[in-house]
Amino acid sequence: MNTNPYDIDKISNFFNEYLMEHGLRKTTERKTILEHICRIQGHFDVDMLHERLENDNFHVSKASIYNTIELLMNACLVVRHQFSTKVVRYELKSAAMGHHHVICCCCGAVKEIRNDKIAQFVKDLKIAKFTQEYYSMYIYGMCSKCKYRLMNDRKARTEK
Amino acid sequence: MNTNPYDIDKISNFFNEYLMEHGLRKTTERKTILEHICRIQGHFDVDMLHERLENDNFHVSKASIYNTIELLMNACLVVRHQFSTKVVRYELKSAAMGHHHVICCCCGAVKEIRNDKIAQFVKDLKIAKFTQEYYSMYIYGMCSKCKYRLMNDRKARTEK
DNA sequence: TTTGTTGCAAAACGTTTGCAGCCTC
DNA sequence: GAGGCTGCAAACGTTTTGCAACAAA
Repeated sequence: MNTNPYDIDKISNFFNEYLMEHGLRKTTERKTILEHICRIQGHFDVDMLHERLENDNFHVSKASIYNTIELLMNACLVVRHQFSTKVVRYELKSAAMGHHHVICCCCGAVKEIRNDKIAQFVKDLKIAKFTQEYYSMYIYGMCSKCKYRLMNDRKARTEK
Repeated sequence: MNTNPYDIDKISNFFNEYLMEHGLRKTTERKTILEHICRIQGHFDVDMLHERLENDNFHVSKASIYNTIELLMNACLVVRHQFSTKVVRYELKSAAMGHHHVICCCCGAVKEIRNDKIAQFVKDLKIAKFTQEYYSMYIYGMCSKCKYRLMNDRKARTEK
């Protein structure tokens, strides 16, 4: 039974409930930002989200986008990935749960892999004094392109 | 057979080899920074490392610390953890391999847990066109303190 | 001697803040 | 109507950069 991780109605309903329960206000900005996030269907960053909203003729300040993303992270609806010093990406939690990230230390390339067995392991973990919501796993190493390039570099240096 | 993850000699030797193989120079700064990292035995950040070096009467600029850390990450000797927007911590890879991180979304508290079963499983994963070096796993959720606090907040609002 | 590395200070960048005005409740 | 939320611009803090001086190979 695979449910759609980008289901706008379901996610919006959850968010509305969260806002109500926490005594926070339901604003047009919050609603619209979340809807756009659902439509992106994948990783996004603040600039990209801002651009899309503007293109859709919806003006919001970046400050509000930052505020809303923070709120969504507290509500465990959005996950933040910091792939390197300068690369930050966000993602809907419901979408993030299905995959792990494989990152090349050399070129920074990121790819996604699925592994349901690990997901199950983690889900079943009992952690003292802690209620888990989700997890992120990042596997670092070297992609075959970089490995090949480095090998050639080394060879060139030795022959010099 | 548990080997010491902070073994200065072993780590320094590996680093020297790495420098040589990549045509980079062995400088006093690089050597000293790595030695201090080994002595810290745990998470560290740039400020903390800089402070320790100064206290030890070894003057290095922060720029050089950043450079060296970047180099050590490329050499897969050091791992970077970004626990939240403003909290960055580094750690020796050899030390990081033994544990996972559990992070409270609410207060940002970080604790470490071990799980050898998951570690072994990930290590044995075969990923196409990729050579894995290490992985990081972050489990997010809510610690019991925050859960309790939120519960009381909610109750207070309802009773108001 | 060559050229990679360092220190310093200035710049860059993403993110946060303060405050007046607006809009939800 | 009260006060939470927004937009704007200025402030912030970490990381990066450019360049002259230095030192490893």
